[in-house]
Amino acid sequence: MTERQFLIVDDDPTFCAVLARALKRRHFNVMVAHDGESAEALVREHRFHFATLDMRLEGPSGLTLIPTLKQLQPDMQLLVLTGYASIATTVEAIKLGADNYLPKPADTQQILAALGYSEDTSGQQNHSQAPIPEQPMSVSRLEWEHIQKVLTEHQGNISATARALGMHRRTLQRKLAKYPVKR
Amino acid sequence: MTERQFLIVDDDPTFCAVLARALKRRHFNVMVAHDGESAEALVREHRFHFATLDMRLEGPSGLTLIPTLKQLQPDMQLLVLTGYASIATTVEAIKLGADNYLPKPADTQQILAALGYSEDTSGQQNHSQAPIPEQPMSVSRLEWEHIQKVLTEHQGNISATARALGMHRRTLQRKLAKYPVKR
DNA sequence: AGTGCCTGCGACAAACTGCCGCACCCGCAG
DNA sequence: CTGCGGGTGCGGCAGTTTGTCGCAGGCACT
Repeated sequence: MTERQFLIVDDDPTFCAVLARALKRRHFNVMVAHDGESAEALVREHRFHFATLDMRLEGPSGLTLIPTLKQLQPDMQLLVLTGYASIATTVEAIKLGADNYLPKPADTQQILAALGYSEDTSGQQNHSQAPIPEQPMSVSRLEWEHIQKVLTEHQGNISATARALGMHRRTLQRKLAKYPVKR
Repeated sequence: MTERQFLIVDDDPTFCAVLARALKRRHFNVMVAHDGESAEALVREHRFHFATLDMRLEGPSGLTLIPTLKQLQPDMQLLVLTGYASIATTVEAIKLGADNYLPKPADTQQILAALGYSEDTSGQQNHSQAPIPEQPMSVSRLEWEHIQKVLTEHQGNISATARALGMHRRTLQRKLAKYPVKR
């Protein structure tokens, strides 16, 4: 039952912090790596049961790390996480040994579920009392998260963000005006 | 060099006809199955080197056919093809043994390439190469992925999915009905 | 002054949503 | 067999939200 060593490999400090906190609250032992090298180093030194890997690390695509990590610890559940998801990379990732793949605006629930860590998700029985609610994350919430992320990625440039999102600038404006900030 | 036995499993006669013709012109030996049962029967009787499988067959999801086919002929290259592509189903398909996965509006070139059959002239070194990241993923695409994920999580139950998503059932229906077409 | 890019915002038709209703198909307890 | 609960399509309608245009103004740079 001590199987709670969790590794987060992501170059976005905010994301890491948020996820790490959420996991710790769930009694996981979390370690973080911001790039491929340190990730590999950590995996060589410690044992992990779960890991999330972002595909967009500075150096080589996170994709190349998959075989390495998986080889070092075959029984570790490896989840590839990315904001730049695509069918093609999904196929690649799974073939390379990833256990699952999620497009990025994903909450802790989904991440754990994708890692096969059931505490009340999809699985079945297990009731006792789920301290963690659990619901798929509404479409609008997801949209909001995503927009915020892309927005900051473009330093708050609305036009650029709208373009990147394939959404009309006016629409983005309206959306942003709607829910000011927060939430 | 006689490795040109090709199986097409798809319930859309038009699609089958078009693809079959294109393949025959390239000197492939093509056979077609419109449903899971006949597909399985064919695979039991003949040897195939390539196969495309549509995920939306009448009976059980084409997904369930993957292990069966792959087991009967492990060295056959199996390509899953669908108009309702999503990350979630991609992960499923690959894990079940498919060799590749393509969203449906795909031409013969792409199909052959995905099956690892290279013939053309153009630059190549296609496989085993990082697929290349890309753009942020549009909001609508993200929404689509999310919906698909939740939908599969609920075994395709539309009402349940709509409930889980906090979205009106009618709206979900309409979205599902429309997306595959355009995008 | 001239460009190019960004930002708000008004206006209006087109598209989408929430909501209601109806028809119809199971599976299961009565 | 009948009723009930739950699921699936789909038509329709009023109310919202988009997609588009257009315009004015702000900056930075040449």
